Amino acid sequence: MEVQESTGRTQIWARPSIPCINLEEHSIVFQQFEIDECIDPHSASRSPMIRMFGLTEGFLPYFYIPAPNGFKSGDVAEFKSNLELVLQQEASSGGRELLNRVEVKFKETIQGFHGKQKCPFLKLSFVDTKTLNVARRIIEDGNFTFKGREVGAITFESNIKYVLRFMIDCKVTGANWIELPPKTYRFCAEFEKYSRCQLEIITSHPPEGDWLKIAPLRILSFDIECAGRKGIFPEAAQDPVIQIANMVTIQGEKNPFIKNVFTLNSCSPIVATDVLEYYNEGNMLQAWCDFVVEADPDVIIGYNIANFDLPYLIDRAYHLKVTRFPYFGRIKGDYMVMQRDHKLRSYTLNSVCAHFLGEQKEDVHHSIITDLHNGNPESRRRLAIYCLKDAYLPQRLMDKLMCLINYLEMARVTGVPFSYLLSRGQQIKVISQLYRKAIEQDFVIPARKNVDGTDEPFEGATVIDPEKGFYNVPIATLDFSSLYPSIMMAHNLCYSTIVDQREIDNLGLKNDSDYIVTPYQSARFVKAEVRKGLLPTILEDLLSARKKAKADLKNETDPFKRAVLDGRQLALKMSANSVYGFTGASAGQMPCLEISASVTAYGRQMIEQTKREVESRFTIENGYTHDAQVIYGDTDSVMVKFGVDNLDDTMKLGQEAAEYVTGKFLRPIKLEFEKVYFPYLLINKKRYAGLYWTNPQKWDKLDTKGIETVRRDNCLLVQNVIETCLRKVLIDRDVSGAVAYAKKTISDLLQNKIDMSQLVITKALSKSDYSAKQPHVELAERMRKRDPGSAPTLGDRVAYVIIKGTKGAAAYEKSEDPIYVLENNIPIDTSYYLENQLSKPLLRIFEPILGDKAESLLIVPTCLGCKVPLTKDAGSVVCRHCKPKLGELYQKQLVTVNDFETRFARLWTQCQRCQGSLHQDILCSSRDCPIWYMRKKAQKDVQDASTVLEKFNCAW
DNA sequence: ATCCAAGGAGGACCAAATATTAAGGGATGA
DNA sequence: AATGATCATCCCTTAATGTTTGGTCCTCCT
Repeated sequence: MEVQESTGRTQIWARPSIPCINLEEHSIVFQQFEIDECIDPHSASRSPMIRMFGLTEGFLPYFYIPAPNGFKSGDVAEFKSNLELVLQQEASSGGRELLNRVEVKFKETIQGFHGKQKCPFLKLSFVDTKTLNVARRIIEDGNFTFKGREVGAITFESNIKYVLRFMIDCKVTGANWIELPPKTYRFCAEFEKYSRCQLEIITSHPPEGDWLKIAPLRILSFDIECAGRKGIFPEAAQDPVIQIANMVTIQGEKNPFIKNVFTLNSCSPIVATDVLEYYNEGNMLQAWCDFVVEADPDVIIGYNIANFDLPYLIDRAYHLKVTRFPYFGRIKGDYMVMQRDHKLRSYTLNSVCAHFLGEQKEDVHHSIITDLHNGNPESRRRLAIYCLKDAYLPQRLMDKLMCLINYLEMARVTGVPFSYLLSRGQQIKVISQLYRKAIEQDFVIPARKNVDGTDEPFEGATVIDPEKGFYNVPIATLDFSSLYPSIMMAHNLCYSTIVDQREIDNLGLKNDSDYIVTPYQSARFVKAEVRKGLLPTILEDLLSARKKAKADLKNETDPFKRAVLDGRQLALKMSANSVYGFTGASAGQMPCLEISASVTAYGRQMIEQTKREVESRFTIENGYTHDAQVIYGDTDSVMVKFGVDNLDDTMKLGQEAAEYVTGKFLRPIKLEFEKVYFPYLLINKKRYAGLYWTNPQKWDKLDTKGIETVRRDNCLLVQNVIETCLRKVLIDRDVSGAVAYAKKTISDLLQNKIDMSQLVITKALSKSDYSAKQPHVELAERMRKRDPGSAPTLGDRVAYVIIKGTKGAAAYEKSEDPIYVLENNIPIDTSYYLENQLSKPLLRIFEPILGDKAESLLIVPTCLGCKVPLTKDAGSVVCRHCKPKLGELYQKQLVTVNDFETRFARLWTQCQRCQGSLHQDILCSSRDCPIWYMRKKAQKDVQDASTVLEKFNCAW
């Protein structure tokens, strides 16, 4: 759906598939779903166009500059012609007017509090965005003077995208509904499916009430297969596209209503699928393009399509000279492209991710694709089925994670176009909200000139030193809800409330009653009674919306709607938190250390104060049964050991403490009692596990933080062993069972009984230029040499196992591709897995429970004959195979013991000789004497060897 | 040309610096 | 009696090996 304006008429391009379209007699109501800017391809003037509403005269790009000193309204004309002249010189536009308008507006900068004084600003409107940028540069570089004086150097609101500018000014938010009243639009002749409408009579409905609904969006999911040459990544210039599988689904419906596959060459039929055979690649691409136009999807999704499939298709079409294909290029621009990007990956939590990766593994290896294609209709059918599956998976993934709806909610909440959520970062959302609030109060926002690399990081949050250990009493957890947002609200922190000493003196402001001083370098902010900040207002809106979403969630029973509401409240929470991040992003658009560093400074104070308050109030002296102790805390939470041994009382105390501490802070800062851990295993900062209780009857879950079970850079074996051990210890309270399980696993590992899938380690290949050698980096490099087509690329996770190598070889030399290892029967370095993967995590969790005895965990009985680890057969010292040699081994051991004894005796005598008496015990413990060490070692050798010998005696 | 939320923290590895031990070779003296 | 050859021993250097430390990288926590 698009609107375009040229010569005063606004043209709306609406989709015919939208319901309630009934030509000019009726309203058109539609959900605007994509909005961007481009050059109108159909007008000779190359005017800029917004695809949702296009504007040339009705809405022009503009920015503000402070009016020069002594500027009078009569100076406008002169100013305009002067600036126009400079622009003309710069642009050589052939005389076309570039500066459309200059107006005086009374505004106030958002940066700093200056006594609510509105000052004159010049609003400069340009004919296009390119000119705007030229003008911005000239003014910011100080190259424009008016009446002999340099103008500006600083510009306002010049760095916001045209599209967003338009949406903000017209109060259009992302994915809301737009209404065109009857008889205000007409259809465009050359493209019948599009219509025209005057801008002024468009109604934008805020996403409330009825307008919360979601249009029945069409989603096209597709995947292509290319016939690459052996070992070479397919290149569009040479390698043909051989199949394109497509599915079109209506959002919310279970099954696709179109399911087809375009194949090059014949292909056997597939159930419930249209198989469209082509014998010429160009024809196929053309037909596919026509199909996309016909299907007219709102959303196109696929695995990595934005980075591979789409560019490949366009490239390929260009090389095949498919003349009508460029049309697709235009279409493509009209849709948002959802890519399977990292954001989505972070949504896919460990289990979901593993689940889907598991399915993805069935992907045909690229080297086989060409063979299947060159086979017969049957083999091509097999390929088509894989291709269809690849098209289907993203669809299911999206349904499962409900990203579409979550994103929709996010677009509506923050007011940015839908596609920004995929292609842009967090900042744009805050900017959008900031501008929307600013415009209501005649604030203007300064544009940062050039990102000066002042990358000075500021101090972050405090992490209380943990009292490590295993707690067999309930531990209560108290959290500040939305800590950073509530600090900003409580202290009215905003760009518009910062005030410096000069201004304080000027305006006669009084400390504490008019302004406050924060713990960060004495930054000062005026209080809300003087002026309420924009950021606190934005945060209040977000958090009250979240409160509402959470309340609705409580009353909602339908699982689908519940998920939507949950997605919304999460989106709102995320948005609220990113406001703080926005002020702290030193390379961002509006960093403000006074705000961000004050926020963290307050946070640090608060966590310390909370600890003090709790520990000083909940004491025996004050009538409680125990002295409470804060055993850990990170950023916005404290873990309290009240000392009582039952859940009921702990929860009551937790509740009481939360209320008590909340009373010590400004509204809306609130400390909440959230949960109790019992038992609780605190391993280190940011590493703990515990059984999670919210009611005293039944525990909710096993919660683990930062431990190997939740980390993706460990192999599954480690994850599983740790997870199982934790379950046994924390849930079943069966320590010896956990120990036995760990021992059994180690034994299995050393006997090569562990499935290799359990040993695969994955690490992200995050950059191209590593200084330190690492297993996954080196392997990726080796794989690239072996087969560039399948080697991991930047951003991929590299999977590897550690194989046996020469003694002392570094881990990065022993990493290998798991598939390669399987195919070539390469032995795994099991001792690496024991020593480098399993041992440390195991020791970490058992150490607080078993103390020094934890060490023994890793010692596994081995056969005295062949060193094979023994299973739990109690008492035995040799494996089955060595049983016949038992006597021989015993003899050998006996000799060993004797040798050691002789050696020890010799050293012993030597020491006796040294002290001059052969009849007395040796007292000497001289650390300078080499004999002493040797004697000690010999003594230990004798003991060890004797112990082994003992075992034989037992086994007999 | 366009874009970018933060810091704190643990832990695995690698690599360099250092410390220790073992081995080798030359000087010395018997 | 003086010289030379041989050998054990010492000391030093070198190589190998073990340990600490600093930095990079990944991932997770809030």
